[in-house]
Amino acid sequence: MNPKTFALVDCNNFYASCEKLFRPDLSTKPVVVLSNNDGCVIARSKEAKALGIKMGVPLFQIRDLIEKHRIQMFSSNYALYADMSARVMQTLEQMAPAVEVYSIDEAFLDLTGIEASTNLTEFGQAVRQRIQQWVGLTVCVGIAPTKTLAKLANHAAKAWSKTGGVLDLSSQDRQRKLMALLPVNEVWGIGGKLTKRLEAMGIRTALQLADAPPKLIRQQFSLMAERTVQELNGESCLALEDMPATKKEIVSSRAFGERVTDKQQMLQAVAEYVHRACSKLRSEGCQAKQISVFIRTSPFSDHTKDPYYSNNRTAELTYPSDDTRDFLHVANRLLDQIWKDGYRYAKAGVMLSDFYTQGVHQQDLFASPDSIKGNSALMSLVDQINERQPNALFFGSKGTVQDWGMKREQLSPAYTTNWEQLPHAW
DNA sequence: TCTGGGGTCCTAGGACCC
DNA sequence: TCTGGGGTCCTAGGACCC
Repeated sequence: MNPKTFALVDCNNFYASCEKLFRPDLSTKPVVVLSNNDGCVIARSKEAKALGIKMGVPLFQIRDLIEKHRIQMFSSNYALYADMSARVMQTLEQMAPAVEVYSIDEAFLDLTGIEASTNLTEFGQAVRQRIQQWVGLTVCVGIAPTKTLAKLANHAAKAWSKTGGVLDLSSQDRQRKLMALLPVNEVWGIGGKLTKRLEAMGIRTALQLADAPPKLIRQQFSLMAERTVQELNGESCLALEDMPATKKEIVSSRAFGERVTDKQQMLQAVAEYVHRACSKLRSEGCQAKQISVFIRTSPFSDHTKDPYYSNNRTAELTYPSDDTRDFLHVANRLLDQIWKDGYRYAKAGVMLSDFYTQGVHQQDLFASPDSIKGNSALMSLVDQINERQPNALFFGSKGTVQDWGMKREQLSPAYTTNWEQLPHAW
């Protein structure tokens, strides 16, 4: 097979950098971004990392550190991050023949063939400079013959500043030198559980994993683990996926700002999640046939005082739909089935699945005309209005006073997308 | 007191069929 | 007494990702 060339471009400290971009006064200060509900840390600036703040740590555990070092906190502001992400991706699309947007802050590029006419490191530097100049964010670039190695190269480009933020890992010699230095859990696809089991077999570094027999890894672990070994050896198993995959499920869920003990409030919350999930469904141009609802108390509290309960239930519609009202009705019934009085609920959510492309589903002979044409005109009007002014229109069941809603006490203004913070704009 | 949200893929095991 | 074997589909759960 012909050798491939991939690059992984990843923004440095993405959420924290987005916040800093609009607060030049904080450019050298420690900044953290908090999860929904201001619950835990999900992004840290370089300075915050240096202070020892770990990814995912609950906010209440680091209050002292925050105070002592005057760390600036922000509630997560996804409208801002999504907008900045789109600017980065647009820039990449102008520079590379094929781009796979892998997550909000990283993308794979297929650079196969360009090395004939272009120095790969220089290309990486050009990407870095242009994004810095056009968007104001710093990225690192890792280049290698497989996606898994490109991930490792990117990791190294971030970790070692002498790389200048770009590492070309085309040569096998350099691949092996780097892998010898990296613990196996740094490898893409090797998480906590696998790391433990690999270590028990004496495999501690990425290089030791690369040198393990693929068949043994397949037999002891899984197909995915075997592919990882092959990718570490320069054999490309994972292709660039430049067409966005069609979703297979849509989840809407939130931890509550305050515990919910009242069924009426829970009904409102679930209605809100149904509403959000169905909006997403329509924006994907899909219909769904299955819905499930889940509720749970906190898994972290002392269960002798605050007993644990978690449950979920799934139901199927007769026909696929994208109409919020169809799902609301079923969701209420599902909640009835799993609700138990006397618990302090911490979180709930809704999942839609079993998707059909609009118009493709085979209707049965006895379907009423109503169920076929649905009420798409009404639903798309609701979406259009809500796009201009979020939450302008909603269904009565979700209530108007939301005690359970999110805490977002440190929210930054919507610098680039002004709707949410301008209540009278519309 | 206080611990995110949204996804994907793989696998084992059961149901079902011939 | 002794109760097949293999294929497919579906689902729940595990593991991983950012």
